[in-house]
Amino acid sequence: MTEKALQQLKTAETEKISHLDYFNIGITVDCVILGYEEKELKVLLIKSDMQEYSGLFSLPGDFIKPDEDLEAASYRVLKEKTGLDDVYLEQVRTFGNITRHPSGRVITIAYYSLIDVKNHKLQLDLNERHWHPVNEIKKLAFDHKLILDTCLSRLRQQVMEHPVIFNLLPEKFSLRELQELYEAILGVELDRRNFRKKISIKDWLLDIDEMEHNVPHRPGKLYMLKKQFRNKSVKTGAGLQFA
Amino acid sequence: MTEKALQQLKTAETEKISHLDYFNIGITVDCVILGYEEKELKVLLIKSDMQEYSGLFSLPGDFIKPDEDLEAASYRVLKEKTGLDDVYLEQVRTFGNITRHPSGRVITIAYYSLIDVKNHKLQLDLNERHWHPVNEIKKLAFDHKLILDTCLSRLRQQVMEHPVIFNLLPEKFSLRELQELYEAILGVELDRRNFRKKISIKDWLLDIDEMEHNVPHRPGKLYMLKKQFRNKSVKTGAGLQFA
DNA sequence: AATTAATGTGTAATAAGTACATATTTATTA
DNA sequence: TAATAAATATGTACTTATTACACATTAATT
Repeated sequence: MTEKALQQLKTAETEKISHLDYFNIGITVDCVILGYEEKELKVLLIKSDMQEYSGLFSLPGDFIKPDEDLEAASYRVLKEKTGLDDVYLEQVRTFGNITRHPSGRVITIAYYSLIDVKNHKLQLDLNERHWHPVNEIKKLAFDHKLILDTCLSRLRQQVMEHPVIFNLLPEKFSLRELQELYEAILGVELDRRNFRKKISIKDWLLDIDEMEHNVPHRPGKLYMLKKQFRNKSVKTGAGLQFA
Repeated sequence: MTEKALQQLKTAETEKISHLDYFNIGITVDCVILGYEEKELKVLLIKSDMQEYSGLFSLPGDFIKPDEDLEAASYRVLKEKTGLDDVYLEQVRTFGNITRHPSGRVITIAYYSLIDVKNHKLQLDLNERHWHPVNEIKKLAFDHKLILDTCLSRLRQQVMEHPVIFNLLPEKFSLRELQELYEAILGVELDRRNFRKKISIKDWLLDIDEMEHNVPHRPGKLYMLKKQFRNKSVKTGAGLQFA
């Protein structure tokens, strides 16, 4: 019962101990910021400066402010780390094991976002933050490896049903680029002809009658995602068939 | 950066104001406890005793204790409300809009669980808690209608790919009962022959060579879920096909 | 001008999904 | 006891989706 506890809380405002009982929990957001570069899916990591995890990398995150919505906190972290704000962002899961943070009880809400690396060259001047290929990551600070894996698993699900993958690509792209991105995310090789058939059935793409430039081979046609599919989040799940 | 804020926190242990800045957020779990009865999906609700929501029902929930895991808090609420502990339980989403709770900032982690109503007659002696058909629920206290809808949407997704639905049924059940349950959850009518074909392909069921009793018509065969599919949660999503 | 490396497209075979009808079994009723 | 009612149990043709697989075309490079 939320109400009962809140009553206790109100009387506890002055009683310090009881107040701390209920509120001695930190709550943060952690951001899995994903980009696509050189045919690899990459995640933005920062060096952990905690003694317990010296030398390890961790996901960017921060405490949520008492007057700040969850998404707002994620966007703030994202803005600080990348300078971007108009990006795909989605909540994945909340992690809160009592032992997950060495300094005390901290519950974290994990978000993942997809950004177009080429279109937004972020300043990586400080060697504080770097892109890391997700396939090469073996260990992270805290439970961040688990968080990363959970996000990747969610991404793989989303990618099959929703047009979210396009947030990782430039506005205009070739079918080859799109297929390579699917392959990078799903970790499988796809047949070019079947892939194109499946994509064309979904009717997501607009043929803009332009060609690739500066490729060392025959240029492919360029496409854009149709406007009605440009989403910055997927809240509700689409239904599957069971008739 | 989690670390920076934690440093601030440590020095803030004595400085009351700064401490409250970071920790003046309540964190709860809310439980969407679902059961199946009389061909309807039902949810366990309690009367809200907050003035702001007098007359409305709300989901059972409680504050998380500083030394308590998230799932443990959910199981505690579940145990209090139903007496059950060995049930299917899964995290769905965290809700934290700053205006969602009239008494202050409260972030809640929503879980849903599936229980077999017939096998576990809970004491509904107090008229504090009751089963409500989910289709008849128009309005709930707080943002609990949104939480309920989000859980139902997640349930509909899970049901298509994972054998979770069996947590709502007795150990032994007929194919008709199973089909009616799918129909109740998905809100559609299914063709009996196609349904049976699809279920048999999944190879989830064990024919136990027993028949229904006390039905006013020809009794059907009874089945059980095979042991290897009896799960109390689904953490990782299964991959779909895109070859 | 020849070569290379990619783009672009089609078809046959298999698997899955959908629509639909009849015989069988048990409980109930006359 | 026989007839009736209401459900179980099962199969087949049709459509759609998935998979496996090959050849002609185009532009850049040599």
